[in-house]
Amino acid sequence: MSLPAAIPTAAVVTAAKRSKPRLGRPRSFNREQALDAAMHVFWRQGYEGASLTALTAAMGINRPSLYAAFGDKAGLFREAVAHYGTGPGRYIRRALGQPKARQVAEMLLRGAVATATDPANPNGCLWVQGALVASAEADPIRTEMMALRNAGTAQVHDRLERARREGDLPAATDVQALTLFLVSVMNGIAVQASSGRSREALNNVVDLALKVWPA
Amino acid sequence: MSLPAAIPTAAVVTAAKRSKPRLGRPRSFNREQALDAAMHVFWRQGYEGASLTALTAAMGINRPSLYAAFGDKAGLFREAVAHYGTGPGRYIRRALGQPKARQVAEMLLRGAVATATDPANPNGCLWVQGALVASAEADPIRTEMMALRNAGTAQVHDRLERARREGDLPAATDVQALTLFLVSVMNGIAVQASSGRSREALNNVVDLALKVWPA
DNA sequence: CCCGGAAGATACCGTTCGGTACGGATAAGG
DNA sequence: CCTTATCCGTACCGAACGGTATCTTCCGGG
Repeated sequence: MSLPAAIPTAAVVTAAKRSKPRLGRPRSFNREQALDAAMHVFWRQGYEGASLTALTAAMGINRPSLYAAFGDKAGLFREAVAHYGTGPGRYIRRALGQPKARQVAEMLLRGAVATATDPANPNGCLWVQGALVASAEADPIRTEMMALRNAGTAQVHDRLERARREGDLPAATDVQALTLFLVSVMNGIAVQASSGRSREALNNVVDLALKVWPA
Repeated sequence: MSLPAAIPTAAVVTAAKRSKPRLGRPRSFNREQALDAAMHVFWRQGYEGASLTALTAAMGINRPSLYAAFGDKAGLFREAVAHYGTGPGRYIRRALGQPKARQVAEMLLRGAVATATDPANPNGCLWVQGALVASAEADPIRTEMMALRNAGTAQVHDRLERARREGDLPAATDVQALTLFLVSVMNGIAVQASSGRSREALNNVVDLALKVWPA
């Protein structure tokens, strides 16, 4: 199936982003695949706990290749966090797109459980445990992650506020409080998953949390 | 969410050493005070993020003094965690001693908020953010903290199960699920406090969480 | 009053950290 | 073919890591 020239494919766009025409020796590893491996290391060990040695070993590349492709450790982490958003954290965007607030909440909570307990991934949530605390020198990264979490919370808030305006939630709903409750339970689930709790046990937590839901 | 008695090692050893007749030059710093300072550093930066340089600077002592008094970094951390249990985390033991399950829950949640947002302390909870993830070499510490959290959860479970047997909670109550819900909300509150949420906002979360309470 | 013994201070240990210089390898363009 | 531009691999950098040897300082008991 071919596309009109006016709508460039992803490959074309990526090629365009490479400012220079393709010259020299081509990269011998898959960038996306290496990024995915790095994401898993950050997920399991956190930003500071993930050493360059552990990262390059998991990615199957050498240090200079890593630096050429991702800038530095912080850049790699940022890309890994973004990659998480389009991968394991994808459920959030899908949840926010649900038609009813109750469905939004349920998908957020079930998705948090499913992602944080997926046996194919490290336990927990990268956005929570990637840099919850940090040494003084890594504090900028910690601050970025804080802002990221808070931006996500703001999106949930906007979605629920819209639901309230639409009559999908009672007009008297304290959207601020409901949002923070929802996100807090998601975060708590992430911590508990990181502590080894089973998917079934955490889904029972979701059942209880949803009993709070208005209307 | 556990109690200091869970890891008695370092404190007991040091206490035993203290029982001998005091000879030689007396210690010129207050051990408890230094431990408290160390706790704050671990609280803010995590186990791995807290360097010996940062620790000794905050404690106002030199490295050899630290090693003489606390063994090594891991030992200092364990003592700091225990110290947290008798200090900022004291509310947990008091909560478990309340006569009614509902009061237990409320004190656990309010205490979590109060401690995690105390302006005199770092934001969040040491038991959550002290070692939620770790590098391979610090993994034993992470595992200890995991066990500590799970032991605390077990204590809450026992308390609620007792309440159920006493008729304080409905006989049909799923204590396992209720416990995990309670602890998850506490953990979520800790994460949100670490992200800068205000005490007021988090107390609204507690209000919502308590609506789940049976009977 | 001196001497045993523990604490404090300095200066250092080997290792690992994040990050890079450099030279050989490998493709496309001419 | 040769040039050119990029990538890979090795080997290394200074700094910071956790931890310690050593010497000086100071107190209590004889």
